[in-house]
Amino acid sequence: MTVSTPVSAVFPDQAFTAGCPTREVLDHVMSRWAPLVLASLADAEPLRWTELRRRADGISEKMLAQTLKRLERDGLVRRDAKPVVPPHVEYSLTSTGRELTDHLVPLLSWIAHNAETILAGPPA
Amino acid sequence: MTVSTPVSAVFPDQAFTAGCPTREVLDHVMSRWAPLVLASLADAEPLRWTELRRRADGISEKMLAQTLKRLERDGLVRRDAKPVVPPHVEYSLTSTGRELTDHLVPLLSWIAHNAETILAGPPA
DNA sequence: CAGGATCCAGCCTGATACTG
DNA sequence: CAGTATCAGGCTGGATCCTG
Repeated sequence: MTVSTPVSAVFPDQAFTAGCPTREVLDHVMSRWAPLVLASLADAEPLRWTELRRRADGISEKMLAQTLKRLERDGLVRRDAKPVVPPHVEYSLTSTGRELTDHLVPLLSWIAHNAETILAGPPA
Repeated sequence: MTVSTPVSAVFPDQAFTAGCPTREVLDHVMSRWAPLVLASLADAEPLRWTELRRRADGISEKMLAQTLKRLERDGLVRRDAKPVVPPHVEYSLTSTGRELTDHLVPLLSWIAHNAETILAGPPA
C-alpha cells in the first residue's frame, strides 16, 4: 500500500484510499446484492423476508441474511420483528437509507435502460 | 431460478431478473473496482495506467487490467495507445461512460460525506 | 416464516517473473 | 511504460440441510 492521491478532488481528502471508512461503505453498498435489496425497499416498503427473496432474484438465503444484517448495522435498513407465531418481520429503509436510494435508484434506472446498448459493445 | 417480480416497477419489465442483460451490466458497473476507475476518469480524463493504479488505491495489476478491459468491451471506456517508445496509453470515458458517471459520481460523493455516520451504525 | 450452520467451488489478491 | 503469465492462498458467495 502506498500513499496515494484520492480518487477524486471533488471528494473529501483521504476519501476512497485503501482501508478507509469511505471504502468500507462503498464495498457494502456496491456489493453484489445490496443495490438490489435497497432498490427493492425503495420501491415497496416495507418488505418481508420472502418478498425480498423474490425481488432480489437469484439471491441465496445466506446472502440475503448477510446483506440485510450489514445494511442494518450500517443504519440504512430497519428491521421490525413482531412477536407473533408464525414470525412476522418487516424490513424498511431508514431516513439515511432513503437518502442513499435517492442516488442509487436513478443509477439503476439508467443501467436498466442502457443495458442492451452497453452489452452490444463499443460503436465500432 | 423462479419467475419473479422485477426489482422495481419503475424499471422496464424483466429488469434485474437473474441472468438478464441488466444484471450483467449491474455486476460490471458495481464490481469492486469499476466504480473507482470510472470515478477517477470522471475526475481527470484522460489517465494513464500508472496514474489509474495510484488513484484506485490498492488495486492489483491483474484487477486493473480486467476492469479496464471489461469497461472497454462495454463501450464505457476508450483506450488510446500512441505508437511511441516508451509506450504511452491513455484511458478516457466514452459518451456513454460519461452518462454513467453523471449518475455514479453523486452517489460516491454522498457515500464519502456520510461514511463516518454510516459506520457509526443505527441511531440507537 | 425467518433464519442458522455447514461444506465446497470459484474468484480475488499478492508476489514474482517476463515482454514489447 | 504498460502490460501478460503463473501460482498459492484466503475469502466470498452458493447450495443444501436444519431449527425456533
